[in-house]
Amino acid sequence: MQRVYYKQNRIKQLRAFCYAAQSRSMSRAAQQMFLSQPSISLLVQSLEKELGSRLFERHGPRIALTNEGRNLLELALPLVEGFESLPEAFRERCNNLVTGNLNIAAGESTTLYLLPGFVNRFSQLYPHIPVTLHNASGVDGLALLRSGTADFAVGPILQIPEDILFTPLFSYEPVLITPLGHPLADRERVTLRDILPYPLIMPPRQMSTRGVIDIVFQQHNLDYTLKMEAGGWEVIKRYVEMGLGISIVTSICLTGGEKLARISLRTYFPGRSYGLIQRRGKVNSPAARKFIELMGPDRVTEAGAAGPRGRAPGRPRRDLAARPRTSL
DNA sequence: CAGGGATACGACTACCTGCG
DNA sequence: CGCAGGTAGTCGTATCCCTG
Repeated sequence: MQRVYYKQNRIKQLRAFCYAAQSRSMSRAAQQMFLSQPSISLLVQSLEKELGSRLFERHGPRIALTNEGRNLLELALPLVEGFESLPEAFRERCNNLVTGNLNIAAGESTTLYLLPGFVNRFSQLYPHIPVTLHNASGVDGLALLRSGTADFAVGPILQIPEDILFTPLFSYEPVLITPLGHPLADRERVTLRDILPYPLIMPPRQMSTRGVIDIVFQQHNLDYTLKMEAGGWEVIKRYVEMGLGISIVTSICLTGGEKLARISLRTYFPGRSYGLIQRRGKVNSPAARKFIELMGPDRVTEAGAAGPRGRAPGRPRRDLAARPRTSL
């Protein structure tokens, strides 16, 4: 008769299952749990046997979650993460102290313009907690989130996958920037046609912002003059300040210290929402919860149960949109 | 053929039970 | 109560087997 393994060791079964599901490999799950591959295989099999469901489809060396497996992962992941963060949560409750470390995934503009104030405040409040900013946006940022390397991500998001929760926090508007004294500098409003006589300094073509600008001009059957391409908002602002051209940027990069005139182009270009990007159902570490609290005091709830929006002081405008907007 | 999951089997350990 | 033997659970190694 076949032996029944791992009786009454549900959390171990679930850890093995979650690690295997996340890494799509029993061997890697074994490394994470400091066990051998057969042990993980047996743990998963015992779980399948007890639940009476196949959790993985096995194709030789490849494993993939079944529908039942995906359902179980949604249920099990918060339990496993909650179990693993128990010591930190316990210390926090006993001593009212936040411990651990904080990993945030964010793109360059978010790291440069949006996060510094929050990171500074966090470091003052919790100087003993090391903060790591992972320079990763888009799919790279999501990968860090899914692997658990990042506690959460901050930034805009183009399409929101099913397993991801996006909470918009700040919105930024498209802005025309010109050197001081430029013929357009004193205008309250400008049309796309007004821009045409002046050459533009633009981000490279692969940047999403550039794509949007090109599309909008095309939609109006207009052709702008390209003066130069430059990577990075700081570089573009510098060259506009020098009088080499004008540019269209997202207001996130304007800190107020620039010697530039700025005119809103909201009429023509979409705004951009920056917000909190979390994995659905993830239990945040105490440190992550505290940072999210700083970004929006009413957002301390776990992913999947975000509360109502508030308004915070400071330069970035709180996003007033009720629904997550797919930004461009 | 290589990589990786599945299986067989044995070692180790904890716990239970019976006996002195 | 303490010890010895039995039993069950866990995990490792070796090896098989399947798929790309």
